[in-house]
Amino acid sequence: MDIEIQLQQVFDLPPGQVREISQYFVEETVGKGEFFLGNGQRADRLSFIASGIFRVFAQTESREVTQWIGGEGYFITDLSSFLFDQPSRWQIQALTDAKVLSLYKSDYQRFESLLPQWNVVEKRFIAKCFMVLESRVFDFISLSAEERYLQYFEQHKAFFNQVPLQFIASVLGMTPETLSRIRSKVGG
Amino acid sequence: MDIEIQLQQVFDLPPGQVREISQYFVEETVGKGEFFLGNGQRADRLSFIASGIFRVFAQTESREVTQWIGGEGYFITDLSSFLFDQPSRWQIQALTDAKVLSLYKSDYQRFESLLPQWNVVEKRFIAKCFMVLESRVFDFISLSAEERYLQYFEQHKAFFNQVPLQFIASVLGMTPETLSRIRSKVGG
DNA sequence: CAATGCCCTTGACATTTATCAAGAAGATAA
DNA sequence: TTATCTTCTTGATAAATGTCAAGGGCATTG
Repeated sequence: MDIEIQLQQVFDLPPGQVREISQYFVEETVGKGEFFLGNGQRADRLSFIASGIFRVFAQTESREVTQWIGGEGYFITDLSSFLFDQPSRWQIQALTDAKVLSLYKSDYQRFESLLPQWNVVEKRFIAKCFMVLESRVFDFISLSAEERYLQYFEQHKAFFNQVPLQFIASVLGMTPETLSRIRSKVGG
Repeated sequence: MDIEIQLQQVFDLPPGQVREISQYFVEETVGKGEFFLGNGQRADRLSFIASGIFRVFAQTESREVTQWIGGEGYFITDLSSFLFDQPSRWQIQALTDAKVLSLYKSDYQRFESLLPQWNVVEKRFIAKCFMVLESRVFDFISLSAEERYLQYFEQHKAFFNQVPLQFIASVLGMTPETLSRIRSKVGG
């Protein structure tokens, strides 16, 4: 997945500025199972997933809760930790071998002076993250578990052969057993 | 509720700049039951709730789903509509007589040139909205209905004597009957 | 190859939640 | 005040989901 194309889509910038930005993204590889962001660390980079799959999760008293699964073409970080320099609320682990392009905070912070449009771009990016979550909340209060599964399956078919279903179940807010039964019922 | 105090807390600005911003907020009154943002309109203002309670909801094929209830001290708008000039995904209705202080988009857009810090402030505001939703998603996948109720009750006691419980039930992702039974069980 | 570990599925059963219906309590309007 | 409307509660029942336990498939490792 080409980062320039993706940056263009996400940030909606002219090609010249995309090229200027993209050179600050540093390529990194992450092995399957590795922790990309550990417990209580600060997120010091915003990473574009060139290949591979990650999960974002937290530990509660009783169990691990996977909040989000990100694959190729998505960005991954703990946004509030990255933006506000707080200890992260989430851990991030690679579920497959992965390659990411990381924008480190030190470079990110210089964009404001480098690019006149940067604050608009940044605002748009954060606002889009907001909209995604807004839809997700609405799904939880308006759809059944089965409907949530069907929608997720349509939008993330690529995950289903590569990530343990228990993580997908958690993202959908149900137990692995329930997800398994829904799948056998609807024939996915 | 004083808007300058609130702006200071939300935007974390020095008093001088707060005063400069706050003069652009226009006082408006809204009667109980009135629609503050109608179906498919564009949100042309970001409003601070000085008094009163609003609900943000959408109509599905089968029923009305209340996504959010906002009271005194909160801001209310359809953020994605306001920021991106899209038709709103939500309707907003006053549940009580209310008084708001509205920042219209035409003024909002001038802040960027008026205040050097504005893009930082704006980014911080949107990011905080994001964090609230992030926590809310986590609550849906990690807490039981009863736990979600108890938490909501702790944080929003003021709503419970003023807004129909059916709306609160919807925000919590359950039916009014279930909310009623949880309340009688835990003795709220 | 055998052994191990991880993950998924399935069954039996318990719990939670939704649905439908009826009625009571409270607000609002005539 | 009386009538009407809305909202909340409660009961009976059905449906959905969780829990616990067992077993099987599949990959990895020795």
